[in-house]
Amino acid sequence: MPNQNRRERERAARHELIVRTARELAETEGWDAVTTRRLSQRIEYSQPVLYSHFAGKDAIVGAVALQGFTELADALAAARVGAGTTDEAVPAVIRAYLAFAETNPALYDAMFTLSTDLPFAQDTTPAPMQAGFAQLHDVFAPLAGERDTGVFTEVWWATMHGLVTLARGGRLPAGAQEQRVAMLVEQLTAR
Amino acid sequence: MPNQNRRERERAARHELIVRTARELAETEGWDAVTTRRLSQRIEYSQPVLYSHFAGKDAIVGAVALQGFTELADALAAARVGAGTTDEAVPAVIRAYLAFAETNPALYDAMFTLSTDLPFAQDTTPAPMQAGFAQLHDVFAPLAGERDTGVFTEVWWATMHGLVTLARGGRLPAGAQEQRVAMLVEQLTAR
DNA sequence: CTCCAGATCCTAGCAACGCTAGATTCTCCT
DNA sequence: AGGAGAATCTAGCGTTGCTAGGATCTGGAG
Repeated sequence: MPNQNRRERERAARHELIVRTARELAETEGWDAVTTRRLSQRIEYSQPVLYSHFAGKDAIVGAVALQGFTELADALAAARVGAGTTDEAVPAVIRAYLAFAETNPALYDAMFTLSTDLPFAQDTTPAPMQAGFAQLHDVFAPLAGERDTGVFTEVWWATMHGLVTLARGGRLPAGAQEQRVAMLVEQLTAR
Repeated sequence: MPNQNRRERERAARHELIVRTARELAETEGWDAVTTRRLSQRIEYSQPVLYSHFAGKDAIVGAVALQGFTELADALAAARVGAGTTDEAVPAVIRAYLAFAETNPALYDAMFTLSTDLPFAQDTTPAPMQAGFAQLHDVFAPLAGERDTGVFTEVWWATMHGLVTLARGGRLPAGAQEQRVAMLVEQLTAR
């Protein structure tokens, strides 16, 4: 029964099509526009097909988020190796993180605001999510001094995350983000 | 026509009732449970009454958020004057901020996650919102050194906000929040 | 006291949402 | 060629935010 293989391939392709379409729709029109009806219409299948691939809309958002974690980890890793010295790695990674959030706002929302049931910081945490934090940890840890490197990383991660979420929605004055990033870098590297 | 006064008083009372009920419902069962039907049922009026007071559900959330900003500003001010020395004011205000977010999670969500159309950081920004930031600014500014006090405050505000939002939803390991707060305080006051 | 205008409030309904049961069509092996 | 099982769709349920239209109440004028 070699057809079984083709079936599985087609299924996987459609699975990926759903995730990709949901992401595109979210990035262009916002997550509010990502309804099961519009999504099913875009992939040219009926609604129930979505539910044969995912438990529900939340699961679709989660799949998009997981994709985001992979890309974020890759982006941070690339920034790290792209930096010449170790000193340059810190600002490079910080800027890469903030650039990622700014370039993919809907994706970032899926990762940190929308999807509520992703297992963070546990043994069952998916590899991509652990990888992203690991990148930050490796870069920030040398600056921790005598302090716990994990907690240290978490605090500065929180700063970056806070800057991202506050800047979005105009919670912070527009235009001054570069100043804030510069201060964040300086605050973190000084000492 | 003295009845007009009574009318206006009753209207204001009902306005306040709506906001209070929405907040209670959100705090006990989450914002998902705050539907216009349940809300109207709780205040013992029909749905359209809500729309004679507010433009829509978003406006109700916004009203709750505004209440939150007032209370947050008060809480920060109280922590500030409650602290003995100026040095003690910084950790006191930080802890007050985080305690506020932890005690009123739904309220905090309304302020910083849900309500999207509140005018932050503008001339039209409501007084309570400016007051909250002003409290932080006054406490953090002395630590800024040569740096811009506004940007300095924004960065550390972002750290607090990031810790709040990441801790919520289990993005950060549970139980270690106190460690992170301690490190935040130390990082901010050292130097 | 009566009557009518205007304010006040509710019933009923619309379109869109996430999701699912049941019928229908297609696929493939015997 | 036929039938089992997979694949897919149509149609619909209950719920959402919101609103049009009619009913009810209020209060001053005749």
